[in-house]
Amino acid sequence: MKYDFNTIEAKWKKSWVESKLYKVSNESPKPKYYVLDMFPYPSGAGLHVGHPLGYIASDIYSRYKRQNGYNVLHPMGFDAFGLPAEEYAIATGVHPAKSTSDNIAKYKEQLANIGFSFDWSREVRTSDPSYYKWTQWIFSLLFEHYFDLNTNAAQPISELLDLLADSGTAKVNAFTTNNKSVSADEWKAYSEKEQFELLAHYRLAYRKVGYVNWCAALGTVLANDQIKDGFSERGGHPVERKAMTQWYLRTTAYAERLLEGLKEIDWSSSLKAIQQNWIGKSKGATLFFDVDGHDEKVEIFTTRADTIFGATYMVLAPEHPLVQKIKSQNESKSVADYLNYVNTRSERERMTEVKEVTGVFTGAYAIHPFTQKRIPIWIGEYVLMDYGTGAIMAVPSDDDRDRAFATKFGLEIIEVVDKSDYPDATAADKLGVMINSDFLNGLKVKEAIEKMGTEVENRGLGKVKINYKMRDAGFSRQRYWGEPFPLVYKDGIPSVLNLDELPVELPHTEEFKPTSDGKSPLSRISDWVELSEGQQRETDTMPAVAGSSWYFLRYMDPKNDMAFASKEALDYWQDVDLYVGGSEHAVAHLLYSRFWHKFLFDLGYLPTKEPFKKLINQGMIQGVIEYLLLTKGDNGENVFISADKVGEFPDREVAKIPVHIKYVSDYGSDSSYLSYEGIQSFIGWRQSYSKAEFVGSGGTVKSGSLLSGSKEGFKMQTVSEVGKMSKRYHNVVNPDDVVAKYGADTFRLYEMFLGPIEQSKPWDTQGIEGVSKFVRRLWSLFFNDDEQLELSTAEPTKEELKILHQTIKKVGNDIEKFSFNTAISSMMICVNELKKLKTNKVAVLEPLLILFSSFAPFASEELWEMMGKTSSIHEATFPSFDEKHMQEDTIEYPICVNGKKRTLMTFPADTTNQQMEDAALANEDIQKWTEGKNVLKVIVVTKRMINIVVK
RNA sequence: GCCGGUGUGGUGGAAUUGGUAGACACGUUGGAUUCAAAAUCCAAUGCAAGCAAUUGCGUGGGGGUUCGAGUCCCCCCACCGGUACCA
Repeated sequence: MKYDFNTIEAKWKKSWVESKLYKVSNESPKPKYYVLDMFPYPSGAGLHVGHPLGYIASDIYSRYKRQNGYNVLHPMGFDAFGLPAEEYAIATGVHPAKSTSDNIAKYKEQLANIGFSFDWSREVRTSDPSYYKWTQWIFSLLFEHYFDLNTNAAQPISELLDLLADSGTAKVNAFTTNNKSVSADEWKAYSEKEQFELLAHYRLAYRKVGYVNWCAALGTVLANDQIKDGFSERGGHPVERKAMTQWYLRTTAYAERLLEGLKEIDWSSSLKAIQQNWIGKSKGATLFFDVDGHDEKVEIFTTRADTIFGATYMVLAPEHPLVQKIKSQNESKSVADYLNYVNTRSERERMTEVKEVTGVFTGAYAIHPFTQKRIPIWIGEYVLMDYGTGAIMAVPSDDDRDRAFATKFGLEIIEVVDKSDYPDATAADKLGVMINSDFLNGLKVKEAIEKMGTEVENRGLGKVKINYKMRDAGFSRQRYWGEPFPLVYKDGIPSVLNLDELPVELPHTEEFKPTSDGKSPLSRISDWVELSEGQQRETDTMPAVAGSSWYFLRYMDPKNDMAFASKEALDYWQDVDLYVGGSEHAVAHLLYSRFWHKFLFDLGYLPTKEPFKKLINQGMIQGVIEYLLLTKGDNGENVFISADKVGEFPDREVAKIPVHIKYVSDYGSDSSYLSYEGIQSFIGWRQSYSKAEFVGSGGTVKSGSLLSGSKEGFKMQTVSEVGKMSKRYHNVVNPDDVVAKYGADTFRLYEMFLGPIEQSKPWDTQGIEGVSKFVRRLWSLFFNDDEQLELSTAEPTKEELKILHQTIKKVGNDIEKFSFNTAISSMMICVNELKKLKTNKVAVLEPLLILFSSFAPFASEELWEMMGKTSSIHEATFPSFDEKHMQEDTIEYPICVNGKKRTLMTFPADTTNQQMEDAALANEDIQKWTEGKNVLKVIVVTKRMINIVVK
């Protein structure tokens, strides 16, 4: 029988659905294993060949784990809220709910074609009210909790209220932005609004005025990672800083635990490094400087308190609240001018013109806490309001930026660290000996930092403090297609709704455009916003990270209406054992998920501290972008030049025009070109070039017809470049097309055979024939020359057992290591070997087929059935290997002289080292090299090699 | 700048963790089969010299450790990713 993948795949796709083969139970005596893929955002473009890479890897692993006796949870769902669906709605009028569900249907079909073992009965969609009910509920919990530093965990706000009523802030030890102390009496005397405002400094979900990245074109606030070089990642629109009242999550409260947790999880070092950098922990001190003639103090943060004797001036961030209070009359105008200037500068300008120093003197002076000298207070753009305290002591001698600033404005520089022993050291190296520094003189920098820390605390000038770069996560978006907030306002004070009032459903509307005043489209639906008794709803929605921060928990118990997941389900599945996804989520998604997880852990809902035990970043499959080269003729007309002919037009300016890859012959190879027919398709696609001239090799085409040469010989060479696979470059390869041509099994094997899973690589189909050949060769082992199934029940030979057991061992080990390309190569070796031996024995082919089944679920299932099996191969047990079959009778040794291989000798496996040494020395080929020299040493490494050292 | 990673034939990539560099596959060349093609099968294929046996060179570059280095150490280069007036 011929290998007819179309029929086989259609048959089993249907059969597996009917038999519910991949349905997973929460009750099983087997050990659990949870394999998770990062769920996709269902975009209109559908899947391209890059998406399934990680899914195939995790699917192979899931199947392998099942065959090894685990109860494997391997679910899939959709991250269905987000900007693109809304942008699409604005452009076309198609409601996001519709386009999203259409896209999901398309994705599911594409995924089914590839033969994944997802349990679709557990599918989740973040835009589904039964799902976001719980997203809203978790948000309400965040609102109702604060971070207690005594327990180092989240605690209910009610406990904080008790403390405040009992003794004010005195006994509160919380992670907070509140820095004023309040007595119990004061607290009780507070109005409702005042109380609310104080509590906002404690809550894990709170509202504050913050500087946000406002994108006017998109009409929404963007997170830092949605911005590239000052422009929005989507659409490339300008982004500016704007003060807005927004919801925030107090992720900074968990900074230390997020950092600590990294130690116990198995993630790549680069991913951990990215998160570490993002959290950005640094140890230093906060210090107070009195302002001369004012009742104010300036608080600064520094990691180099040791250099304080070199502090010759101070700098405040332009937004710093003290600026208005301390500026002198004389400088009032120049300060105002400077602040105006700063406000007009966009985020982008601030980023690109980093090297330019700007600033202005406030006219005020601070008192140096050690020398009591008066030092000037300046304002400078280079000091950021939201890092540290928004103010610095400037030490021009040991900080490059301070030095540049001091030089430009002629401020004093005092050297305080003698670095003459370390000429190449930078300030960051913290090397050298203290000078001009009173009681620190003679100390090494690191000692001085320690000493200064204690000194500052003893004198009551400040505190040793840990600081983090990480900021609280902005959690408001002024968009329609997201989760509404589960709260109502009364007199401007929000309160969260109870669980029985959830979900707050997203109301239907056909008006998606953001309003010009920065409010969400929801604000237009007044009968939804305005509630009885003067209450209003929040009209912002949550960002896309909300739904994806906990979806992996919902899969454990997706239909539960009483809880986000039952305690039993959570206790059984615990956490994700293996998470596979792209590194583009290295910060946002993975950090917020860890934050939510830790929070829910604190509340006792979860049994584990970390959500994802092991994580693998699959590489990106890049596309090849094909360009035609365009230049202008003498009269300004369009002339395309074949890439190999560019040399003939040395003086012309050449532009690259991307060509849809479906018109390109030999796509992806160096010799890719457009044929005569390709040109016809191209000008049909790009009408504006229909009159253009195409100077190809073997002929010229103008206005679509041949001027010279022949249709057959005509070639326009294209320029190929590796880049993103994207609609924009017209180079998206749809997996459906590959599956249709080669079958899903070959597609799966090929993506895995391409190279290590973590590596990025351009898509090319050059090697796919080899993999396709492998599948057919394996298939042919089961059939005789007349294409009839013919299997033997004879005992396998020693040789057959050897290759089989070697392969079982290698494939098992490689899957454990996620080295799928080498697992496939060892199966290829096995099939080639068995083909040579003309093996058709059941005892060999049956275990081989099980190895193969994780990679190629369709063909293996079909052959399995043909072998007379009644249950699925995907429920079979992974074979075990026995070393005894793998032992060699004889071993081939390379014989080296001074480390260079000179010959090969074969010895029986039981030959002693001495016997081998003697034989090697007696070998003719070796004697040529040892003749006339002294043999100093002979090294025999059993089963490896023999090295003879001569001189 | 800082942090992380990568660098091996014409190409994708292997290398038991210090022990035969280039497995497996693509491509190329030659051959078989065929009226012919596709498919299939066989052989060769790191580079250089040589008819050949063989010899020399060879894992980004330079140095080192070792009987032996793609693998370990030091210095440098290139590329990719992250991040940045972070005090």
